[in-house]
Amino acid sequence: MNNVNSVAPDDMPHDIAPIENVPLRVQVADRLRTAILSGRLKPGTSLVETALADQMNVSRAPIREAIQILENDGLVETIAYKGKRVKPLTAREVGETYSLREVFEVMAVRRILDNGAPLDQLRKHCDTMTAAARADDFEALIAADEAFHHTLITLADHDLLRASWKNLYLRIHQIMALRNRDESNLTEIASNHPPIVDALEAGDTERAIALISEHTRTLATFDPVTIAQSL
Amino acid sequence: MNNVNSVAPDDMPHDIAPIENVPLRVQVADRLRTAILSGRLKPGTSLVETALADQMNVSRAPIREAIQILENDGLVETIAYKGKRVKPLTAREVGETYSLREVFEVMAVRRILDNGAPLDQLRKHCDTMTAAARADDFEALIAADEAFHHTLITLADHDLLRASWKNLYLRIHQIMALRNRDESNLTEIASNHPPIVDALEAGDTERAIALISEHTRTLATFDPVTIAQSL
DNA sequence: CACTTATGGATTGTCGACATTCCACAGAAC
DNA sequence: GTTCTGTGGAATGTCGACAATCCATAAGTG
Repeated sequence: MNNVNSVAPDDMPHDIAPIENVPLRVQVADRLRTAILSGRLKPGTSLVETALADQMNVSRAPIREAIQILENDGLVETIAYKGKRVKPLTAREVGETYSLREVFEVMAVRRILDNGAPLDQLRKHCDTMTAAARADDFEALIAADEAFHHTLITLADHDLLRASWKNLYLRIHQIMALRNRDESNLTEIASNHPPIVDALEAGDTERAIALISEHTRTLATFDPVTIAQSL
Repeated sequence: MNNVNSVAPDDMPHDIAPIENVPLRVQVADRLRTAILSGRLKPGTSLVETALADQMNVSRAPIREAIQILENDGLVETIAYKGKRVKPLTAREVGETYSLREVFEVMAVRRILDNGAPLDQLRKHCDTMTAAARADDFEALIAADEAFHHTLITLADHDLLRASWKNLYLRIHQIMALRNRDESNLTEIASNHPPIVDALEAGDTERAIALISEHTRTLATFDPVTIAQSL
């Protein structure tokens, strides 16, 4: 617990709000997940059960189960009898995350074209993004972007795909939180989406796939140094 | 515990062997997983913590954690304050499992063609399958088939893909265990694989993808009634 | 000085007991 | 007969304590 890399009390609120009917493990998991995805808990940070239990005023049992939930999410790893820590992010893993995401979204596009899902929601998210880009509102743009892709996946009407994508997107959240945001060109990101919807509307399979593919790959461009530093 | 659908003592060995250095939760999880994947624990069976703890002579804590591991594997679902049960298998879920697997394997084929991985292991597994088909040895054929696909995924050199595929394959194990095996044509399954390796060797992307795609889809043919009965 | 061997502290692993919640069933009221 | 209410049992949820394990550090030995 004297480790510099251990949980910093200031970054972690000290009490669990008395919400009813929600298991403590879920509340703890949600809080820890938020901390990890926001970048407050950096990769490599060790999660000590007793320390977390003291901080949050709960016993170790819910803490253990919460950490296990995060392990399932792929955000935490356990080393037996040694400790649990926020999973380090390697450049390779970042690349793999985005390439898998690309495959997922291409699959979604294929299915949407097959089952003729309505596209108006996607259009709406495009408009929101454009507006956010014009207002230079990074947070709003990111939110709209996620809404767009979430809708895309949902329209594919494939529960397993959606679950897998959601899990993958957790890591993307984390990566984005650790990235340097200054390099992002808001207008460019926003302008990437409408053509995708256009291609979907036109039923142009090849073009839709090529566009979503390229878009995902563009997002994957990252600064490995940034990631490495976050260890 | 008077439920007809609860854990049957005869199907579940009563004691955990005293293996050293392996956490009880892992041993319990492995045993339960095996039971589920083999079909001994059928979908819908409720998993009562206290009953399992008594049967295996351990406390409830490792049982809870083991069940949570299986939940992460997607084999078990929890209903708060009500119980945990082996996740029911719907026809839709079976279909989704195979369609996602198809996407994974296509991705693997693409990557193998890109990075020029050696194909001799795949050839070897093909030979094993052919031999098994000739000997009418179902178990050996299934094992070789899994080895083939596992190798295919591993050659793609993508950790996240392999992890996702492995998780998905758990469900395929379960499905196969619940299926009626008589309908399978051993020779046909075995003969499907060599052409895939041929296409890979020839560097024919389109043909390789088409073949692996069709192969996966063939495997997806199942009898919904069989699945439904298993509830 | 190099190398092995204890030993103590920190952390996870496991346990049994108690608290909380839900569900099914019985009984009362209409 | 139907509906509401409450009560008991069964299951999960949470807790605090103890056991097992590992690692770092220090003591001992050649």
